[in-house]
Amino acid sequence: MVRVRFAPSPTGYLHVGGARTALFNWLFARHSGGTFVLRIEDTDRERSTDEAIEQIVASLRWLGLDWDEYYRQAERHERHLDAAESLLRAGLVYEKDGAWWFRVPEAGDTVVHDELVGDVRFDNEQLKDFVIRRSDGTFVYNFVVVVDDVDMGITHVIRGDEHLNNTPKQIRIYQALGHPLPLFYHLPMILGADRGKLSKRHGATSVLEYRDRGILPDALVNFLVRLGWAYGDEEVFSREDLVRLFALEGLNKSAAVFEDAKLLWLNQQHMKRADLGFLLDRVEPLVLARARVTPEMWSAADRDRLAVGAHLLRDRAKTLADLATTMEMLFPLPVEREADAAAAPSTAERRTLIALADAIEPLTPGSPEEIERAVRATLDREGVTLKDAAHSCRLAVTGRKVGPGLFEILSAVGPRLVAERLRNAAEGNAT
RNA sequence: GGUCCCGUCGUCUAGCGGCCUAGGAUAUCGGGCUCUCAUCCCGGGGACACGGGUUCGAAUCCCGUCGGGACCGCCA
Repeated sequence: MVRVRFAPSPTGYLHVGGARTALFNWLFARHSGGTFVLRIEDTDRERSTDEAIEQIVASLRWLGLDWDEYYRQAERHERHLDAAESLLRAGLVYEKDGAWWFRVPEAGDTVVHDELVGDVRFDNEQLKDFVIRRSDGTFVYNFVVVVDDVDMGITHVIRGDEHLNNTPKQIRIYQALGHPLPLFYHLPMILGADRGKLSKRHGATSVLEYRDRGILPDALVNFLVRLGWAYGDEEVFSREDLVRLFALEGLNKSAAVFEDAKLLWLNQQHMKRADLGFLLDRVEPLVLARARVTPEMWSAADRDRLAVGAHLLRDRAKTLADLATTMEMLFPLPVEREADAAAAPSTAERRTLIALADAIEPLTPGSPEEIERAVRATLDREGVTLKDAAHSCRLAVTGRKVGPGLFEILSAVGPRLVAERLRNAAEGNAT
């Protein structure tokens, strides 16, 4: 039975590196029908905060990584003490300066059998004796991590490779506790664009920042899993695909650079595939956050019309934030023209806009075909080609120089609002 | 400094001794479609860090060099 864990220390927000570690553990557990444990490593009272725990939990929830068991290490002090005392009684631990020290034999070496990087040999002289219990009575990481992994029956330890050098120490503790070793997998790091440690100056590192930028959780998951894992030539994976296909054997052992470009592309792919209702629910808070569309306006809008609009607009959006911005054109708000859009329409253009407004206003909503017929007939009558009229018409109705097909977007905005905006543009009004 | 890990197009990767004049994706450039942009389709340029071995044959195995990173705490 597979039992794995993600064990963050609550000293800050969940960054994308930690998220990927959590993801690999979760995928492996779900793929194999095993158990995924979330264990908060809050033994460092000085630096651990409840706020950080809340952030980590919120991040994992948003990513859709659900856990089967939850522990807080600080609550397991009695158990840690029991284990330490048993080692003390056995003479494997001694006390010095108020701290408890774990004895490591000076001769020989300790080999870490890592499933990813292979056998790594450490000379015991490098290990030396180390503290497992501080003089203030609290326990240190290298000790509690083993006690907890043993107690929780962890079968596969999948973690960042910054822990590889700690592993021989932990192996000595497993042995002292008389417990067989789990399988170890030390994952390579995620790097910034300069191949240095990923940090703030490389851009967003917090999972929640990606949520706020309008990235879909499935897209971030897809992106993170591809940093170190591949399945042939496939690039776009749904969550279900990943659970079905994921295998630890496919994991890479070299570090990967985190680059936004492909994440954005993947996000677009996931947005294109998303259910429209799901997409609307996700984009709603971002639209409302912009504070132009009010909650009343959102709920008053016809949901089918919004869905059609979102469908048209999403092909041009890399993120939900992009989509939220352009979706404002579907609401009864003043049209906001792009900064570099053309100046006021010419006299001939005004004439055409008015004619189009007259033709479109009485139409029934929801029929792009009907609008197309009306627009084409009007333009024929005015002696204007579609090519010439489309730009000023689109600009008048959407405020943008580019966008979805003219008839589709006119239909999605709706005849009455279209007519109003065409007339406003013809009159040179701001609204 | 010591110990350890890693090294294929700018980036993510496929490759696990012959299928590789190295494949895919992204980014970039060019073309097509079109009312615009995007999507989409077609095409271009772009990599096995370097040097030695082993082998009939190496991106793949071994050694060295160089480069990058991690850890060396009574932090996790």
